[in-house]
Amino acid sequence: MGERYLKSIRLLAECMQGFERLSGEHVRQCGLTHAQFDIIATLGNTPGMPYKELGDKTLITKGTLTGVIERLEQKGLVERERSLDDKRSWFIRLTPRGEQLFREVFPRVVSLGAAVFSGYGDDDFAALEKTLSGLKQVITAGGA
Amino acid sequence: MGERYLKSIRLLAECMQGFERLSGEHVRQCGLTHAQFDIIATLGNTPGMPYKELGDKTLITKGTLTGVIERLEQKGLVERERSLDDKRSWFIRLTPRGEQLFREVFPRVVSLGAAVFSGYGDDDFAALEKTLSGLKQVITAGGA
DNA sequence: TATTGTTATACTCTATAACTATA
DNA sequence: TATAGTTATAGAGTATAACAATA
Repeated sequence: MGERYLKSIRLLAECMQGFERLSGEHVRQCGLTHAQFDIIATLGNTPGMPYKELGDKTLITKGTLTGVIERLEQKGLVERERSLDDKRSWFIRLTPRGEQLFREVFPRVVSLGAAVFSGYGDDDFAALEKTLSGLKQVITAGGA
Repeated sequence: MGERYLKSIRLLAECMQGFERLSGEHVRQCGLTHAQFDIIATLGNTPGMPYKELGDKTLITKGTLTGVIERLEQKGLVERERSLDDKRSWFIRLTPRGEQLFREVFPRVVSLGAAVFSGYGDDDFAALEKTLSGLKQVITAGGA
């Protein structure tokens, strides 16, 4: 009785795993690892963000993040700029080439989604968004 | 217009990330890595399954799986048995100690869930299960 | 010939802790 | 003292390909 949510969690995990199975191939094809794509996707469509914030959003610890950013920098996909306010801090953003990759890869992953959701109507999306929003809220509230 | 599902995918990813953030600590505390917990959780509450099936379910490729299973075997948490039907194949199951760990760790992760979902009623669960089931169906159909 | 699982390789991620520079 | 990020270390996951045994 107290474990009904287990079914939901299992479903949630299966959905994510299914989506990763679909998208993973495209991610690898463009020469990115999972962690690297995570960074690119997080920086995409933003003006960039502080190093710290990037680590918090992607759940990558600072020691690891240094290496991941370094490899993306070597590939010319992201760039770092020292913050003026706080000289300890760095601001990370996609380079034009990084932006280009984001715009190439994301739509490819996205087109998979488009096919998957071709049968979804407005009501279906509304229901999905509503339930997931609620779920997100209780989950993140529990962590804070 | 054709990209409305992006919002749902983002929500889905955020929910999973939130849940991993909550559960990750407990997983690590019992000395398991993410991949190892994935195996334990997949084998839990089953009589075991062939090596191949385990790899398919966890998305761990065969070369990697050998190492992960090896480390779990060294810890005395899983055991392998040669299949009688097909001598190339192995059957993997939790040892009694592995079962015990599963029963200790899973409830701890589960108790987090119980707190998170304390405000959910029958209708909330029904809605969540319905939308996620539909999502799972279209995602896995697209992959097959 | 195809499939199951192992081995080998090279690289990436990971947690952790000690460290530097700035606040 | 505290925080942002780097460096060092040891272990684990990852893709890939070549390989053995079996089907």
